[in-house]
Amino acid sequence: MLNRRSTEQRELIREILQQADEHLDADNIYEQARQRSPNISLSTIYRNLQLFKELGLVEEHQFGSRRYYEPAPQTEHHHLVCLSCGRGFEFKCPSTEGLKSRINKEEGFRVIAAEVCLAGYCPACQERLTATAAGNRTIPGQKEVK
Amino acid sequence: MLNRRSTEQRELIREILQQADEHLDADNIYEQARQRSPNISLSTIYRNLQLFKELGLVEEHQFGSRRYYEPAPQTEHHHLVCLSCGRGFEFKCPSTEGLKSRINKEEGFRVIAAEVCLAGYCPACQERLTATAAGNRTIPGQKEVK
DNA sequence: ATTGCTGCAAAGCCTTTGCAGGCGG
DNA sequence: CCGCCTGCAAAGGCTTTGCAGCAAT
Repeated sequence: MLNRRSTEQRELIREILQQADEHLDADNIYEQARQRSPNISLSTIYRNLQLFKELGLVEEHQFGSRRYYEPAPQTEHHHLVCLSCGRGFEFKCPSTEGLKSRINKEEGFRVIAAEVCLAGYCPACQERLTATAAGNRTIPGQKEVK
Repeated sequence: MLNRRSTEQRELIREILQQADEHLDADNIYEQARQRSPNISLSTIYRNLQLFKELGLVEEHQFGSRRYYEPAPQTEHHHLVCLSCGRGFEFKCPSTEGLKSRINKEEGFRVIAAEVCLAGYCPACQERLTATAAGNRTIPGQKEVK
């Protein structure tokens, strides 16, 4: 049957996710993991993310065309994505519960999960963009956001 | 420079999008288009969707791992996705404006776009699932949703 | 006659899968 | 020892791109 094992790689991935202060995609995790375990493979990352997801330890979110992972949160929260630097932020949205029950009543739709995703510009990028009003540049070392 | 031309294929794609009563992905559009223009190619679909998007005529939404397209709506609305049959529905969410300005104030984040996506079960699927409590089946002819 | 558009095929991403060997329990 | 896990490489979806010919203006 399914007896999960504790391996170096598995614990490493879990640790990276726990300590992350931003949302990570599979490749971010891979890069961090190789620094401590150079032979780890990307498929191991994917397989363990998949496993953690099934166990409910990790949540997967898709913004645009990228998938991000984060440890399953204690409190419900939602996401802000910066259109310039691509970083993800979190915020709480107390009105979501009300929304769910309203949809339930008005549409007959039984709502299981609510995802509120806002896109805009984070404080740092607003500053940077207004300072250098030339626009259209990307932060070095950051994946470009189309 | 960029002088857009009107071609049979381009008009066809636009027409399909206008008349759709559900959200379509690139392949849905392709299938519908081939019925009227059998030689049309999938890359033409993608290139025109890309173009329409840039012109603001069409909106692209990503639910899970799939991308859906719809004509740019007059009124802001949000999306319900059925976890069983995969169909997308729309609803209005008047509280979104309030949410935007709250985030603006509290987080200093300048919000450009708000996407609220709810997942659950549509009325038809609720009925079908409770009737045949065996669960875990897919509607024939529907793409399977993992 | 330009030059944007199309179809085809090939390449690109990201993610998943098959396989043989290795390691945890 | 058993069998779950790993690394590697290959395969899979979906989307994008290069190219030569075609067609709209």
